Amino acid sequence: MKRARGFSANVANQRCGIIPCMNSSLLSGLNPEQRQAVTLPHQSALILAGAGSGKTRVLTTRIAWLISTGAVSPHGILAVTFTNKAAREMLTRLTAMLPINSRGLWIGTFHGLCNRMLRAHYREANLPQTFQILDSGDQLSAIKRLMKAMNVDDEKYPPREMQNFISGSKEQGLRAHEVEAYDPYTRRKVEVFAEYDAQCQREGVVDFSELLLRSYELLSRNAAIREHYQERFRHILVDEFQDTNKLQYQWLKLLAGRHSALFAVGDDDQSIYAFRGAHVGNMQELTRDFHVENIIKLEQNYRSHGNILDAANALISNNRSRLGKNLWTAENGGELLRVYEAPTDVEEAGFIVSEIQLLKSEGVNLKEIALLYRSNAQSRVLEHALVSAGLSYRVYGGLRFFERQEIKHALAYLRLMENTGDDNALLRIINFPTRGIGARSIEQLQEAAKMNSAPLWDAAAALTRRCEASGAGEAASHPLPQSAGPASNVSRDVARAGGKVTAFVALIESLRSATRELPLPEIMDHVLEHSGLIAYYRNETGAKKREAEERLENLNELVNAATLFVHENEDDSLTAFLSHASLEAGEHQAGDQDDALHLMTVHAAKGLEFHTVFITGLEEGLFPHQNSQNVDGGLDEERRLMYVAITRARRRLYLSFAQSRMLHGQVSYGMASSFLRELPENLLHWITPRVAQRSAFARSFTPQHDAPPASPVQRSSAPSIWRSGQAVFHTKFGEGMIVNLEGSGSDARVQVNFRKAGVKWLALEYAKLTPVD
DNA sequence: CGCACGTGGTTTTTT
DNA sequence: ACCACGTGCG
Repeated sequence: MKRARGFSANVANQRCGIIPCMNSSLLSGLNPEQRQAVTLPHQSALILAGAGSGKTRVLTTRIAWLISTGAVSPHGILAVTFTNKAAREMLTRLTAMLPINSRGLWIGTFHGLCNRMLRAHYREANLPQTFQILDSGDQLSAIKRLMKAMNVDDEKYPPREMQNFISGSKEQGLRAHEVEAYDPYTRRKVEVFAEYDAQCQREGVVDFSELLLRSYELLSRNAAIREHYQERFRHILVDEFQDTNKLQYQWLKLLAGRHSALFAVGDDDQSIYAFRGAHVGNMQELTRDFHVENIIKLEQNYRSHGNILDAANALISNNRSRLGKNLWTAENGGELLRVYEAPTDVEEAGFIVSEIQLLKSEGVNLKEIALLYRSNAQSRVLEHALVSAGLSYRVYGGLRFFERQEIKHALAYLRLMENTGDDNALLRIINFPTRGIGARSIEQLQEAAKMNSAPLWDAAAALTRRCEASGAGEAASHPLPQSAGPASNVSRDVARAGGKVTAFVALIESLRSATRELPLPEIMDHVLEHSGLIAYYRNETGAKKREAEERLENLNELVNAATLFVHENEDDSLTAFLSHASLEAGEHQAGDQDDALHLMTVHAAKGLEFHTVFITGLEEGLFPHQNSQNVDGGLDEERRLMYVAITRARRRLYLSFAQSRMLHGQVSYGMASSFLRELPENLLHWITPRVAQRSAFARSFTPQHDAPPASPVQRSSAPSIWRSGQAVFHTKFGEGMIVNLEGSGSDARVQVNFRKAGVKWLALEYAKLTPVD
């Protein structure tokens, strides 16, 4: 056996007998560039990793290599990703390569790692030990509540916009007082921003961007802590570096000390998140700031056939200011890209369904097929067609487990038990399930709390004490004379509401004391039962019965999640679980089918791959999206999005568009996407006749009813019966469905998928074909 | 308190 | 067309 050469292997050899062998096997199968990246000496590097070039493999192998050669201990590694999924993937692959204990390894998302750091130094970060994390929804309700208290006009200042302003500023690394505000409008927003931060601080909560900013400030202000981490993390590795925002990059720079090497992996061509603050410029800045001498390019693609890659390369070459990269593959060209022009969105969906049925009959698994679209609304018409055809599918996106109403309610009980300063949590549950505490009582609590600048909980508890002292029953037992006046009415109201509030305070107190010593799943169980949540959903009848049953199932699932969490995590405290719930909102949807089609936005498809991909709705205004036209660099980002979409396909790629589609409740007519024109013609196979192609490009707005698509097959007799999806009968082959049309006049041919005889091309002029209803 | 009805918005999204 | 949110009534 060839020995791994030199010193490093010997060092490893002394530490662990099996490692030299592992070491060489680590590198086997890597191409020269991958190997160069993996075995880079201790220096900062930028790895420009194209789609499907083995990016994750390089990243994980680099870590394994560093550890196995003894260059660094697991303790000295910091590896950062954007999603929990990516972090899990990295950890799984790494532990498969190296028998190491993952404890002490800092592999996680930016937010997860910042959380970890802030927990460890909560005092220095000026946070309570049990600080909780607001997800975007929590943040929005906190902002709405604050704006109400500050009397901010929510028409002039939409809360959503305010939220973007606050998060956006923090992601630039800016506190309220650092934001430039030259006009009264912005100054007001800055005021709200400042107040919002104060409110969060009072309530002991942090939002997502605060996790990062607070961690950044901790490091920049506290030299001892900063030096500790700089000394510790000899190797910092970043995944999807093109997606980092300014604050994340600053954070990385602060963590990287004199002895640290930053290993950044990214692809500027796949930067599709500028709209949420991602700053591709970080790649250029990195090469300057960290004196990166040569950028390693991973350009060999292991995913797609040649024609698909050529199309992707051609498209992306239209973007200016790229770092420059050209994907190639050892595979052959493979199939041409199939382009389909449909008269309507419904027919586009029909075509897709018939193609899928064809693929299925050829043995392609449904889960190997993806239907991609630019915006979520487009899934509806596709879903409709799939349901009709009885094809199982799974839509990605939408509500996730920990974001569900019933789960948020349950967690709010736990949050309030843990931290009575959490007004968000209190407001969510003080009257859910309903316990007679209405808007009026809550207002009174808020007034009292504001007066003492105390949390709502304290006001509620004080009310409880007052009721006990003065006797809550007094006002109720003495019927008040009519002349008693408003003051007495108020005190009566307070007393009556006080009773209810008292009961609520007592409930929380009793939940707390009853669960003090219990393990997490039992705490959960107890709280679900005694909060009245379970009873509430159980009592639901009528139209909401089904929904309530599902919610009960989810609550049950929450107990399971807690059990799992306890098994998988060292720190199984309630605080840790609540952080987990905020940072990892869980799966989008339960009950995934074994073999189901994947429906998702192009954004959601990043990082995934499929045998066959349908890119749908390729119309000017939809993809590229209309709104991108007004944004600087908007079209380039749309093109990168298209590039991502194309490079998801391994073997077959469909590009489809419709002449008309239902949009915002209205039929709108569009042109073929300009991106189609950017693809080399010799790579495309137009399934619709070429005449139709030209007309699609030339036509601006042509309502289809007065000018049917110039398909030669259809030109002879207005609206032709021969179209995709049409069921037909053939005297010899039996029943089938038209899946393709081609040629014109006497050359016109149709492709039919026959139920028994399989797929055949038939010349319309000769074939004895009859349409079937 | 809870439901009915009206209104406005509608690219992409992780943490 | 559809959904989420807010207001007003019973």
